[in-house]
Amino acid sequence: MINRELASIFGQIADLLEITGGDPFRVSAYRRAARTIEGLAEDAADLLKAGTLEEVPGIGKSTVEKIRQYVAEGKIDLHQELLASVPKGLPALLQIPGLGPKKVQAAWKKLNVQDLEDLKKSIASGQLAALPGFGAKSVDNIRAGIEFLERSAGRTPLGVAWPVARTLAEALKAAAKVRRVEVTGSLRRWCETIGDVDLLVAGTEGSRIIRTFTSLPMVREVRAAGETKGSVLVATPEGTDVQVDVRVVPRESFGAALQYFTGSKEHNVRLRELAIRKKWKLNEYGLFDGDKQIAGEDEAGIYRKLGLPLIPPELREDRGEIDNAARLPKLLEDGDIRGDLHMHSTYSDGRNTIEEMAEAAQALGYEYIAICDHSRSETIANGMPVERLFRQIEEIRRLNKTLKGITVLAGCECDILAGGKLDYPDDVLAQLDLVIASVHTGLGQDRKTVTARTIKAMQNPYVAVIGHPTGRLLGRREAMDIDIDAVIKAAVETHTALELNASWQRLDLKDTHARQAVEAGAVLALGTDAHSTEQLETMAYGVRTARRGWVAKDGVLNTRTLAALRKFIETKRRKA
DNA sequence: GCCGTTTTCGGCCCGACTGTTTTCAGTCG
Repeated sequence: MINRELASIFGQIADLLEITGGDPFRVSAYRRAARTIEGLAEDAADLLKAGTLEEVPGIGKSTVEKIRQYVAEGKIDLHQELLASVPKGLPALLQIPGLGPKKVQAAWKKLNVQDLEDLKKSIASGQLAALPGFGAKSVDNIRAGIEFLERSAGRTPLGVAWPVARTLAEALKAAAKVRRVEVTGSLRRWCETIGDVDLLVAGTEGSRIIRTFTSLPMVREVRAAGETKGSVLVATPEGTDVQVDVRVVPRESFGAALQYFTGSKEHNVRLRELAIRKKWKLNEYGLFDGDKQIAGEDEAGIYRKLGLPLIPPELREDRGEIDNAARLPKLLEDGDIRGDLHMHSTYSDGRNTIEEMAEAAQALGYEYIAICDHSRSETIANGMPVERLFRQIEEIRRLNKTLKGITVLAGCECDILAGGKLDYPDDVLAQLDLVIASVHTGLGQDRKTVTARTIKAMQNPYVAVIGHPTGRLLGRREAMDIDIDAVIKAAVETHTALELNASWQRLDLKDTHARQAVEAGAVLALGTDAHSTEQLETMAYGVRTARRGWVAKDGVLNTRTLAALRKFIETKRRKA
């Protein structure tokens, strides 16, 4: 799959063109192409071969030709030329809040700033502030932007941002005495990481509400405070900072603002184009026919007027949700999940006993859970030797006799060893109700090796699920270089489910892979990988990620009854 | 660079805030 490489190149072309003062519309055309390619379910090289690449919206003749060159030569001329004409460290400066292409260009052309170090020096020497268009305050902002970037290391994981957002929304509601505060932005779309937290308040006294917001005790720094808009920094429990933006809008515009600030930007552009075609105007205050507001009090009304059903926030990524609005799947919901298929106990590295996990799961309304502790090679995580595994199986069988209303499945998270061999022999695996096979070591092996290893594990009749298939840790570790197309194909052929690990550090498979898997006919297994009772609640992150992948209830193994789940596992074992 | 109920040229989403400016450019979302 070359999509990720292509997306990165087209994104770089956009940045480089912007710095060199290229046509802004051309810049956004490249940005759109990058995003589109990244979201493609199929390999761009395959579409190219099939001759259908140009049919993809946002991909035109010129982009197709560039992709053709990349496939043939591994490079794109325009990209190479731009790279040669712009200092290497310059594009990264665009990430600094307060610093855009125009200012980067000025610093480069007038002061020969080539990278972050040069930029810092030009700030310290006062040279930057002396440039036309710059001043003491804008340079202060740039300095603060650099510090913010260095402190926050970019984006905030979903699981860190949601608790912060909820706390702030509640605090603001109480302090400002307002009725409605909603979380919007990428957080409402449940993106795996977010750039900032966006809150929306219904009210009329904008400056009072913004003042109240910027004086909340958890606010570390105020970056902007106007009549309707405020922006602050808040410390997260992880020790990073996250930016929180608040907008205040009148009640009659609340739906329009909710729609607008939920985004994504690309989705909104598409909606506005629909509005323009009908000779209307859409903005954060409503949908307007001339001066007359024809929708905007609620979100659904806007979509309805534009001839669309209310598109769930998780789908608003311009990945086909508008063109296919009439045929959207009925997305998976929290309540569809009947059990959690991946959790640990004190038998390996979990904090709670099997019984405690079962009780906590029952309180969440589950009908079954699978205890999947680590296998023997995983010594660092207190992996279980065979004898301990057998003791655990016995305890689970005993426990099931006394538990009412919930069934505990005896499972394990069995390591896939270097050659694709499993960490327990088949006669041991045969004793278990559910086997998840996961790669925990050798994640840096080459593509062919990691792919073959995973596929070999799938061919084992006892392996029902492949755990966290790509091995990524968000913000900390890249995914393995695994051939996901081949893994999905093998999953379908071998009747093996692919995990969607709901832990917010993993979210693996990710949204687009989940979509690709389900469209290919594979089944997903949602599991929290909980190491404590509290972590069982992170299932929501998995469900939302599945929704982002257009996944319906029937694409998920653990929406099925216990009997149907057992049958899925048995079918594969019998085939062998 | 993309696209077409303005259809092969000439548009391309829209508004708030800030700072450096005397009316607006740059940045951001």
